[in-house]
Amino acid sequence: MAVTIKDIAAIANVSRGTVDRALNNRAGVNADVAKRILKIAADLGYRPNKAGKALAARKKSTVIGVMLPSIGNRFYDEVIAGIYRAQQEFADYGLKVILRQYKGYSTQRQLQMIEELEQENINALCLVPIDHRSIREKIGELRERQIPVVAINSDLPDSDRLCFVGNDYLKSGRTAAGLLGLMTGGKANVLLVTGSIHMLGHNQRITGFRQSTKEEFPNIRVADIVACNDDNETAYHEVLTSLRAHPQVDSLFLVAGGQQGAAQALRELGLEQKIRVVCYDDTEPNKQLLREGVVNAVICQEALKQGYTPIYLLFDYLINAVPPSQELFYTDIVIKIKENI
Amino acid sequence: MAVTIKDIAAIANVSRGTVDRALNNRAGVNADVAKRILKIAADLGYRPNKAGKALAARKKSTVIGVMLPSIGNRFYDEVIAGIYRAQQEFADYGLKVILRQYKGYSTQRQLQMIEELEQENINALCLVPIDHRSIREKIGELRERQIPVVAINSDLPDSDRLCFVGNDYLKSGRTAAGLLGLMTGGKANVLLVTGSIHMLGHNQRITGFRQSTKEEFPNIRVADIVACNDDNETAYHEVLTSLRAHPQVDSLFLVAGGQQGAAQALRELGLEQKIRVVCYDDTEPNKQLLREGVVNAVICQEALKQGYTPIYLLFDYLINAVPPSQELFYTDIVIKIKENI
DNA sequence: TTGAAAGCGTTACCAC
DNA sequence: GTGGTAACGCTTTCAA
Repeated sequence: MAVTIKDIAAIANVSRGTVDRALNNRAGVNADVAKRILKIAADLGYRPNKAGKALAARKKSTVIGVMLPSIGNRFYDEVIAGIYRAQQEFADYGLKVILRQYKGYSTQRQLQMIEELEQENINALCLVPIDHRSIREKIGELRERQIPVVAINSDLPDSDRLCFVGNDYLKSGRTAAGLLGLMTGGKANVLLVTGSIHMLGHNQRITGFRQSTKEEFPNIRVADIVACNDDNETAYHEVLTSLRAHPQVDSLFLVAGGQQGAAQALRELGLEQKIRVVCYDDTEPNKQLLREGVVNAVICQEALKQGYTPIYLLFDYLINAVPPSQELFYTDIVIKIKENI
Repeated sequence: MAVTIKDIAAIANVSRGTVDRALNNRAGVNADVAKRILKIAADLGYRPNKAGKALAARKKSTVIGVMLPSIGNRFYDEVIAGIYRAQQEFADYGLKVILRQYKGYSTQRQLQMIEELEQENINALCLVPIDHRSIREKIGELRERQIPVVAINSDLPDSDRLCFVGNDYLKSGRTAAGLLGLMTGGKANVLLVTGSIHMLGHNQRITGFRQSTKEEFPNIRVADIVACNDDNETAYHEVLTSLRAHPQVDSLFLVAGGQQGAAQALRELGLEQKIRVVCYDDTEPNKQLLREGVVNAVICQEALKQGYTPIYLLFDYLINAVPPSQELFYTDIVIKIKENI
């Protein structure tokens, strides 16, 4: 039978309340007594019981605020599904989740929304942080007020965030190179379509791609790089123009959004299913392109987990006082082709 | 605030004990009273509180028996890790797991081991069922005695098992074809190395492979099929002999075990990294072959989940009285290449 | 600084 | 057939 507070209290000859106070570093316990209790607990290998904690915690509810740049971005469909699943799973333990969705990458907007959530008395925050000093400072401020912050999808390493859940962009870039290598026998002329040269994640993918081609596939050449700002219209025009200018291109590497636009350009040039295409994220439209054979492989990043895991971690942190086991939770790099969608 | 048994008791003007009995269909409640209570609960949208249930269930512990043919099969390393994780996670809620490992596929042995677990008073059973009438009957018998059974990795569809957790062999076979198609431009001569023609899963993978090549890659031809009984020694000899007899072979499809032996044969013929190789399961040895470039792609089946999910489902079934949401829990078909191990 | 007791939601046991 | 009560492990409040 597992060790309980009651057991410890009996051995230490104190009340359960005192043991509880000591174990949770609450004020009002004689230092010597506390030390004695802690020692007994350690010796006996005491592990607090989650059900008991949950039941007691239920009296006051715990609120996690989540904000996502999900409007107009289908990638977050699955993230939200993961958040929703965690919410359901932990509702019985007194957990509440407030989800706020927005569009775009304005720092001002993000700051303002964080403050709105603070008004709602959140006990923790999940967000996709913008890489800006003011956001970093805000996270530090929240941390001081005992409001832990988890970064999703895009990390802010030198901030006070509790941890990060998302993918390793470098590795996902390398994987794209590996796939193109396999598909072309290691010899290819690639048109690289990025989202924005201001997005860290996009750049890291390109870096990973270049690392891998340099080391493993020296005959994979980048013929041209264009940016589309995750916009289909722009992607369409850029790809059309570039492919006309570079007829030797036989492969497309789509680093971020705009897949539909790129596909449209391919179709217009009669090159669909002739040019190899690798892109990211298993959104519904991308799956469709995969089925049609326009895209050959999609690299995904376990979006559902990116929603579920932060809530799970914060729950454990807030209710069970269990800190995250790691600082970085990298999701798997998942490869989807037509047959394993 | 959520509805509790207490609330229902107050409204129905009965005690909490009676409500509990009625809600859990226990004996000793007047039919009319029970009906009234059930109606109130439904109207109020009563959802039992998991933490409360767990705490109460802790008095008597719940035992799940698990038996795996894992001796000498590295695939199960991860399955066991998943079981272990679930065990830890639910230990606080009164869950115990007894794991028994064995080797081989003897029906007699499996039956005997089930009975040994029954002696331990298990409340549920997880196993990789052999496709045999006596096992089917045994599962039916357990079900009648209120001991639910979950099939892992290999299903027994027409038995009384509660549900199945594992991969879709047909789909994983199709995925192998898709990968070879991508890697060879749709034109290949394949040597197919299966485990045993008596293993349903292996045959289904081959069927899936043939379906997909027929539909999508008519120029992928199977030059030869050999069986290796999941044995490296046999695989080595069979692959060596077959490759000598069929010099036109440019691709290897390893349906089951024996990957190390096949790799050895390739090395001996100086064909490693020349012949495309697709195989299954991300065991440590297979990852090594991937890193060395001998194997180009490994198709995996979320082994960790195959351990975690059954325990999770049985926990919910036994402690929270929540039946599995589906009859078939297919794990994802996961593709690993050198870059995304 | 410490102890005693109530309470979280559910279940089991005993008495009627 | 039903009610009352104690118990699961933990936290919190009130008294001392």
